[in-house]
Amino acid sequence: MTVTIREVAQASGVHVSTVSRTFSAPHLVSAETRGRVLTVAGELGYRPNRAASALTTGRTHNLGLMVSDIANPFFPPLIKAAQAYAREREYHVFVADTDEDPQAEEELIQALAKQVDGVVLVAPRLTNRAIERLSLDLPFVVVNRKVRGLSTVLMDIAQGVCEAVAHLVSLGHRRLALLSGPRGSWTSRQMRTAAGEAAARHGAELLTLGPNAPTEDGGLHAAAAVRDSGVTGVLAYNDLVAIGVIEGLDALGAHVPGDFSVVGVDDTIAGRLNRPKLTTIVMPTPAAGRTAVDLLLQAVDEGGSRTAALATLETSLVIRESTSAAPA
Amino acid sequence: MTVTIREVAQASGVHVSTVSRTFSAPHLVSAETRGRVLTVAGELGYRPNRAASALTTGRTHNLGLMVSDIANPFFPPLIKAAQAYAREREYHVFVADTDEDPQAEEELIQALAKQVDGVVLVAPRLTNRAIERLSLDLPFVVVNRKVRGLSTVLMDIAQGVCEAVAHLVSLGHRRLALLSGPRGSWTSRQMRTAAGEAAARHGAELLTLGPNAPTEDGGLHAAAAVRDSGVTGVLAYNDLVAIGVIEGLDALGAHVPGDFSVVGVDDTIAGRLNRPKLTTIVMPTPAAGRTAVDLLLQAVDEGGSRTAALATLETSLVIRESTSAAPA
DNA sequence: GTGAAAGCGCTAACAC
DNA sequence: GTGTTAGCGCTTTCAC
Repeated sequence: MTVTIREVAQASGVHVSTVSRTFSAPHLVSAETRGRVLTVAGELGYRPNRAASALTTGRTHNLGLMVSDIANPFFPPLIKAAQAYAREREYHVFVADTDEDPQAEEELIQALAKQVDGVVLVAPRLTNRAIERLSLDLPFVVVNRKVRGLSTVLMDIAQGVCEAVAHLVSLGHRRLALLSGPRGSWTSRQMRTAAGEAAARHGAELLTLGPNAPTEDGGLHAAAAVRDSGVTGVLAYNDLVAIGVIEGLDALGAHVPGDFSVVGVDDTIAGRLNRPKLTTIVMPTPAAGRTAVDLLLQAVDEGGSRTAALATLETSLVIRESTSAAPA
Repeated sequence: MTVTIREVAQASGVHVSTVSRTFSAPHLVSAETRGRVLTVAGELGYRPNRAASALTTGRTHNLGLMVSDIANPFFPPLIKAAQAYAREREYHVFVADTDEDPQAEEELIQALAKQVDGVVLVAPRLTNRAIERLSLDLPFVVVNRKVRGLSTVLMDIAQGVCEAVAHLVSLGHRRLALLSGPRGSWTSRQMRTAAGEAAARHGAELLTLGPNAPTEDGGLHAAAAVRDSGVTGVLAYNDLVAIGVIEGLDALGAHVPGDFSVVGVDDTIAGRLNRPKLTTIVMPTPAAGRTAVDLLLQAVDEGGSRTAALATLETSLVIRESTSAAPA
């Protein structure tokens, strides 16, 4: 039922290897034969079996993409862009959801290893040690985390955080709170450092409240602490936390942006659709997806010669409705 | 560098076929040998190569999942559930984003065909003809659309639509608008039929406005038409359209739920986080993802004996803040 | 219960 | 430019 190279060979009166070449190295075949083989293949509906050729070439033309939670609106634009870009380069992608579980992450990588030429790890939860060990067998590109020896795509949150702090200070906010992310989050640490420096530079006071779950609930739970802390400006770990804290504040009778100004991070669809529309730090997720695939394919083509590249993507603040002048 | 069955065989002093059996048919191997092979395999870090075994068994242990737009918040919960469920059954999933393009859809199916044991088509844009033709080569399960001869998972939108209409009527709305979806959308047709019947039953008037793009913009653009139509209750094609129309109405100086009541569909994260929180029809997307994988795996196991199953999942209305009593 | 051998669909030297 | 041959990692008869 499935058409193989052999039947195409027979039907077009050439040897299998010639058919193979017409597809994998067309320039080695005379224009005439190539034409004939191609038409016959077309008529028969022949499609090369990538898995079979992977067996000999070692190239599967597949990529893996590991994310911690597909349902988190941060990821879909990244996945979509990575996938579309991979397809342009004739690659397909396995998407795996690790559910924030390091062990699941490792298992999935192991399971996928033989079926992909490389994998993109987005904000992995695995230890550096584990990643380095696994990377002996398989090219990795890491997004939003730094692992020695591996190609990396970083969204430079520091940039956006500086703008956010400057923005809040310019609106008259002198006491700020940072709602940090989950313990162990690389991005959260980056934010904290950047926010600390920026606050110092602007002579503002910075309080860190957390850790918080990276969800609406996380923000909801932090609302009381924010209200009681004496700050007027808030920088949340991400849009979801921002939305949650706004809602929580609201339930406590405090309003955004009237009483508190809140800045999110990610520029997710949820933040754009929220009321008030979120002032937020834009993460260039589609670009990150494309860049990651690009670097990965480079690493795949180079084979072992491992030049770890580093791509840094700019982030920036977009001002919408959740920030305004500090209350008198 | 990569450990094969052969090295395990050598190291444990048995033939390759015995090693093969220990993994694929353990009961055919004596407990003793099995134990030895297993430990040796463990020490060597051997992992079976699925792609290679697929060549002989015809089972790849991979599934395809085609969606029209990963970035649409309707899909991620479905993808997540499908993926998690597949993994429990030792399957991995290729996620493909067709970008609403029937041709891309067909190409992706063709390209994936050899690498998967079957594919889940969520709300495909392909013609029935094309799907039927493709299904000759590969098991399909279709979600939210009916294709003759194929296993199907339907979310019974009619149920939810009835509740929505009843809810609006009970609030005093007598003139309702249905904001339809894209031309050719199966779900949109279902909604229209169900809404028509429900409206008739309740003696309400129903207007259909559309087609609309299934996005916030789609809703935004429909706002003026809604305002001018004389209706007070609106049932939108999905949450995004609902959010868009609310925003558009707001820009025109009309408020929700004060002047208009709006009901969405899907119960996406965007709707839950929106202000006002959306009254919406809950689509059981995680269940749909699991069920689809379940039916697909059944079809795969049965081989050709194609018993097209039909799973119908209930939908229901969840009442939140975007609906209230009709204006006097 | 285990070994021998053929073959899945394809590619890659190597001849000619 | 094309055919021959061997083999990728694994499974599966068929013997023994």
